[in-house]
Amino acid sequence: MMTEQETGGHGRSIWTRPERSARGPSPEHSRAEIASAGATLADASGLGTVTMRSVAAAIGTGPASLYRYVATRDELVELMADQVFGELSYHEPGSGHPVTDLLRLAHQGRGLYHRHPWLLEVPATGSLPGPNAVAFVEHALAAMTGVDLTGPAKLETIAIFSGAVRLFAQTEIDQRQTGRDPAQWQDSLAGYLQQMAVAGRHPHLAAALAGQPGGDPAQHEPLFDRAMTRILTGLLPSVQPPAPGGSTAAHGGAAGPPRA
Amino acid sequence: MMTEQETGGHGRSIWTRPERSARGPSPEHSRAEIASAGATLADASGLGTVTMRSVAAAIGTGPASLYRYVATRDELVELMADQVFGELSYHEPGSGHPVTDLLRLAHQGRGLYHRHPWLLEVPATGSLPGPNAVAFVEHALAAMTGVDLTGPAKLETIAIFSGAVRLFAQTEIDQRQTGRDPAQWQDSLAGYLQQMAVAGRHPHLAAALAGQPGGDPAQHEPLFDRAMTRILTGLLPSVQPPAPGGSTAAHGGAAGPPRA
DNA sequence: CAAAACTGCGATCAATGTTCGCTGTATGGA
DNA sequence: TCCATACAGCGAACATTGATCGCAGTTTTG
Repeated sequence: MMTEQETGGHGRSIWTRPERSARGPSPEHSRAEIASAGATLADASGLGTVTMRSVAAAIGTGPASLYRYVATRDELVELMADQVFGELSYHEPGSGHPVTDLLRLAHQGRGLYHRHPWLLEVPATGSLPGPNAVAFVEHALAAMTGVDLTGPAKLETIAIFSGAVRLFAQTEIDQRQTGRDPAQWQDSLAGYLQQMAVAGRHPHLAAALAGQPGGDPAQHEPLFDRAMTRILTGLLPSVQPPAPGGSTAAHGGAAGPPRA
Repeated sequence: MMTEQETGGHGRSIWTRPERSARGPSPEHSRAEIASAGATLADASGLGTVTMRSVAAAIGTGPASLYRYVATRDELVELMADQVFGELSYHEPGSGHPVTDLLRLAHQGRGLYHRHPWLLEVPATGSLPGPNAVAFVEHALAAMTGVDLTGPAKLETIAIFSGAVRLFAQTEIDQRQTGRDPAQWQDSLAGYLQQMAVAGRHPHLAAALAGQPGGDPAQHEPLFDRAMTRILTGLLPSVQPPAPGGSTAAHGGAAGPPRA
């Protein structure tokens, strides 16, 4: 007979399956250890190098042994993702203004993506969220206290909000990390677009590329704050934008006034 | 000696490499044929079933032959993606209002994702955009005529706009297509969250789940329009939201006023 | 007409996710 | 106490996949 780990109805996800049962010898490793090993590998050389063999080697065992802790490689990646979600901290007080507090959460998430770019390769949905992802949702809901939305509507808003954070992070990271040489990639793309503009009858593209060249480096901080605030203000009904400067103090960003 | 296909400086991307050279026999297939075969396979049974072998078999040849048209599997996927981007049509006149016209583009993109869900698995960035993707950018720029942004700022806005479209599509598709049984997945997730809420001290989550149950089916149309309009209005400086109803007429969405 | 450059492709390689089956070990019930 | 049960560790192996090599046939160039 097959093992009876589906007690209760569904043991599909790793989050609904017990880490170990009472019987048998105590395991020499743990989900957390495996997740850490995988995350370390991914931080160092990308998600592509996180194979069953490499992770197994990192904890000093063989590939087959990993399947005592994880049903599939995708589950391993789920573990890794939720593990780094645990780096998020919610210790700051909370201003009471939804946009301000959600923007603070957005900065937390953005930092996470910058620290672990491989997170962008992990599908954000399609499986159950892990404990730390749920904790993030909980704090986002806390920030939305008093907002005039139903429960499900709030959850939907959080999904869009999280996606927007991910989206901005992706834009930033792709812009400065794809390929290898930052400037070279930028130039390569610009040259290619220029060529497409003239060869393909794209007047608006040509015009857009004719203006002053690319963006200033590391000028993302104000852009992120401004766009995110606008999106949040648009997403939440009947809230006014907060007084500027209140939420960017934590990371020393000098948010000057936008130039013309 | 190696082949000299890097004439000019860079032949990295498939979009900067000629499809074929003058010498040699004329190929029996083409990039377009391969892309079509791959897209058909992906539409039918997912991107995962698009392997070199399956695509090769679909056009009646062996795996090795594909490498005469494509340098790597990723390039094949790039070809597929840009091919379906060609389904976008820009024949409608254009109202002159940026938000209205961009919302129309958003609907086009949304339809594309719904028709080809595997597009969500294709990385949106990291390589050069294909001709049809560039055409989309061109039309988005056309819609932004008169908006007070620099060229690069417009391009950045389009990146965020496109990401938002993708994000909404992903949210919708994940909600109704993951696993297999729609209601079962919804219930599974709800039950899991409920359990997490009580077990993990998550009062706000519990409260959010205590309200009226999930969303109405296919009620996404107004939500998409509303949220997208808000985001666009937030992203574009100094533009007023358009008169409602102007852009949703094409697909019969009855955009009623938001309820309490 | 010969050299060059290309196409088609069978055979094959290396890497990877995953499974099998065996041995050893701890637990629960009789 | 004792044994059936269920689990842990893991070497060996399998199936699939992306990609390469080298050869034979074909077309263009000079």
